Amino acid sequence: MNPGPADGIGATPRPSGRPRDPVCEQAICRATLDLLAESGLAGLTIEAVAARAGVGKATIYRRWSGKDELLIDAVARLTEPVRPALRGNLRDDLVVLLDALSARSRSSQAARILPRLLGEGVSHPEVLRHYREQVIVPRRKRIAEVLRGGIAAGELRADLDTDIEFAIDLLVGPVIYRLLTRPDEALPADLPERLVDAVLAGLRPR
Amino acid sequence: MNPGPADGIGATPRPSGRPRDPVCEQAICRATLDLLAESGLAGLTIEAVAARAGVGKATIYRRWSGKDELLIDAVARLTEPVRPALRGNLRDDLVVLLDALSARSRSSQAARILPRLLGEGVSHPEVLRHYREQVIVPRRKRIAEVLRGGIAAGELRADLDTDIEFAIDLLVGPVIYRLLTRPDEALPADLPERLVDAVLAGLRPR
DNA sequence: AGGATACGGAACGGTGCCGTATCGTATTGG
DNA sequence: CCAATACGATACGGCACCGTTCCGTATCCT
Repeated sequence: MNPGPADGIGATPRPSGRPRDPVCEQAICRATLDLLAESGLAGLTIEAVAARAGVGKATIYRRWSGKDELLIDAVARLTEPVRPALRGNLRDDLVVLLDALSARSRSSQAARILPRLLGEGVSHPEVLRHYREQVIVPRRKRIAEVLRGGIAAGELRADLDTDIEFAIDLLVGPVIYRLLTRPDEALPADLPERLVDAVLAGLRPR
Repeated sequence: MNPGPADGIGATPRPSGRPRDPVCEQAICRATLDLLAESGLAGLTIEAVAARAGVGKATIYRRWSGKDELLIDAVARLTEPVRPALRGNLRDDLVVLLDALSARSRSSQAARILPRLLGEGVSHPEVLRHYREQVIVPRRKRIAEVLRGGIAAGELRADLDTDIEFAIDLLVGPVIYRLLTRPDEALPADLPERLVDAVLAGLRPR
């Protein structure tokens, strides 16, 4: 921006020489996440990443200082692409959001990465933190909006407002928990629906 | 073989030589779980296990063929020691069981091992399977009993009987999910209580 | 054209762990 | 006492990955 003289104060003065290829970053991060999903941190070696990305190791070390930084950065680039359309109805909106969650979790990549990151979260909190900020929190925000709408409309208990996070855990927790502890069993297609209905109405007889 | 007269058919005939020290197995498995909790699978090396257990590597290889077998066996020896006393009341019993769950999860060892195993479950399902059978399933069985009691007493919807597992996920899921995704935040002491009440009564206004 | 930097690829020494073998010692049964 | 096996300790060759450095080539700016 401002290539001519009188360059701006903080403007980076474009170093001479061949510029870095942005395609590389992308290929490296993609390879990192692929390997993480496939074989976990054990299979996540710089050499494997370089090979899968079709890149020399030097190209990686030119950008990141080591495996940890690379992983954190790759995870940080995960973002939430799909924003399912809502219908304005509390119950149906929650079903839509939880449906999106289970659909995403059915995709092998996301389903495999989450458990790895949680496992790693014990000893490398930063990695989990970035994933939480980039992926988890945005999802939860949408659920929070729907829930607050429900409270405003009188469809939900008013005191829920005090702890929306708790209510979100109530909805999301069972899906993720099941996914993590019984990864071989497929999620039933009607799980979100039954979950939302159960949480809204409670388990006691009417 | 067959030292005494009229020896039993399948009786193992006590091999000659110095017998294996059962204390070793115990020390090795304990060291394995400790290391798994502390530094994950990355820190779980045979040499580290041997060092921590105060044992030669040969003593490990004499019993297990490698890291995978050792890990599976160590996890299989995890059992559920505490069985909290119930009070015969549906709501209170559920609170007691979920309280025990969160208390256990507060202990650093259990809290650290679970995420590691879930992460490993993606590529090594056997490890997770043994943990599930030894630790998770027994816990869930107790919850199932309480829930079935509630159904019989008419305190819970009768159609819940079709899918008790679903109801258990509803209760356990939020605790574990929160524990895994926000390991730095301590679990509120009243979480089990609020959780049980919310799940029983539902989120809608009365 | 020429300088500077990035690129893929290959090689390097260093390190940590593997699984095995071999010590000297200890503990069992015969 | 002797044979057999387990024990802790140590040493070994082999391998995979680390992080760095060097190629020859490609791509930018002046």
